[in-house]
Amino acid sequence: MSPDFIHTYVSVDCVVFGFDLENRLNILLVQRHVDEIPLERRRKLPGSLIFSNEDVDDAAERVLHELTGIRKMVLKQFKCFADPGRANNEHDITWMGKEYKHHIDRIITVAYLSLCKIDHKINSTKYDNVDWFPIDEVPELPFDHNQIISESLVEIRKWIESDFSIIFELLPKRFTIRQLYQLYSALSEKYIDIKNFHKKISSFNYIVPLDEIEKNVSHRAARYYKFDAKIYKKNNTKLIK
Amino acid sequence: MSPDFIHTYVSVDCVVFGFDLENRLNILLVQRHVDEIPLERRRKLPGSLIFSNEDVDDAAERVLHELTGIRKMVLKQFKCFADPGRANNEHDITWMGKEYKHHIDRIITVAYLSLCKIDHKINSTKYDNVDWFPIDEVPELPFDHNQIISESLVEIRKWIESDFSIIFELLPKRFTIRQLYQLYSALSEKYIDIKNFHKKISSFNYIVPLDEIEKNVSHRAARYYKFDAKIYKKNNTKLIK
DNA sequence: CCAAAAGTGTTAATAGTACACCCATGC
DNA sequence: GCATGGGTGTACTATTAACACTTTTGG
Repeated sequence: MSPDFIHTYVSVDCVVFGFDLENRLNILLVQRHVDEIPLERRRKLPGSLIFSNEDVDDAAERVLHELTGIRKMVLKQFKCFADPGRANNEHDITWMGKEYKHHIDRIITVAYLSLCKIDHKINSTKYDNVDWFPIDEVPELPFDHNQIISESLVEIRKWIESDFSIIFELLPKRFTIRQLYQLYSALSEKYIDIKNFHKKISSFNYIVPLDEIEKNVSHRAARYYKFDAKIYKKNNTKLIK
Repeated sequence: MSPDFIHTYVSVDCVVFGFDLENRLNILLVQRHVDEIPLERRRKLPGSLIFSNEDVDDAAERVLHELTGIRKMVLKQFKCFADPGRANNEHDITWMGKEYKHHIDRIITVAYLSLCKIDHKINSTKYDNVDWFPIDEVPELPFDHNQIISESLVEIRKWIESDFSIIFELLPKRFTIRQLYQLYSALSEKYIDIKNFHKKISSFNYIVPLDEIEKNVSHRAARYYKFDAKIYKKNNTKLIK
């Protein structure tokens, strides 16, 4: 065998998005517990090497389950990161040695996007520390995780563009149209007037008005709505262009 | 090291699209030259293992160059294929043994899309046989190459949707609006009336009319146009919604 | 002349944009 | 009452869709 061909480990890393009450996109980071690594470099994206009999999609599902305790989260593979230098930082090599009991200095990773309602309980079977970070407060991360996050932002926007319905994975089950508007605005370049947005959204039959309204707000209370996936799938139209 | 984690080879495979004179999408396939493999299974997608110091994008560029002799073809990574069973066909293992002088029975591949004007001269430095196949005449291929091609079709449609200008990579430098219409129709679900298409396209300033017209056609001769990428980039508008 | 496709024009329907206006609530 | 946002209506504009009509060319 020519020694030139790579023979390497392959991992998956997951960028899980949430949307907080202050209208900010957040992502989930976990913490590595290795004394040798300075505190400020312990945060990382959740991920794992893949097993020898595992497909990458299955590995990503496994990582998401170990991370949150939730089964069947929506997920989307978006890019393979394979820069030869992405894993040759000294701290990262040290950490991989501890984590996987083996010296590793190159690793190829397949990055996944996932979405989570930010108020959902996180019940990790693997990590002691799992926390939400607003995207503009994400610290410096190991490997190329900052770059992965940066590219995932582009990707989630494309995803919403091509399938509007996944936006509801980020909202509570009942939501006001203003909440949907603010999330949409955070994820789309297109400006749309909120009144016209309201009119448009409430004209869709898969956005179902509930009998509940907001309470204790210092203005007219907004109605809550829910998303009906079945009706959406039947129509299967393009919604917002 | 836990023996459970995969330690494997990684390859890239390229699906190169062309558009023929009969308005069909074609792809480029190469031929493996190994006597043990039956003739009908010798065709495959162009691809290669990646080198130990190589990024996947660079590997894909290398493969494309070895395939066509062309530098700087447009390319787009679209998916990592990692089914544990994708490379365990007997013929495929035999071929990999010959090609890479090593026993390999699992391999992860990163698939790329690329586009090529079908009348461009193919000047391969690596393959003896490089041929265009209309997509509905692609034979049964090794590994999961048929599936890769099938998913690449979905991907090229999304690509055109998100960046209309790459459609011109598939057309000759000068083209008629009918040619563009037929290519667009082959790549888009949306039906559009050809007259309205004509009107719309010719209103774009980056579609530049030339002084040449068709010859020897049994109807009014159509004008030739060219695509001006500079003007396109300046506008940077969304063109066809 | 006929068939076939190029290319232009006209019109109606649809969708998007910009606001005006009234409603409900807490302070 | 006032500020804030909810919710509806209306008028204007831009885009799309449908299709009629004229032009050009080979046979």
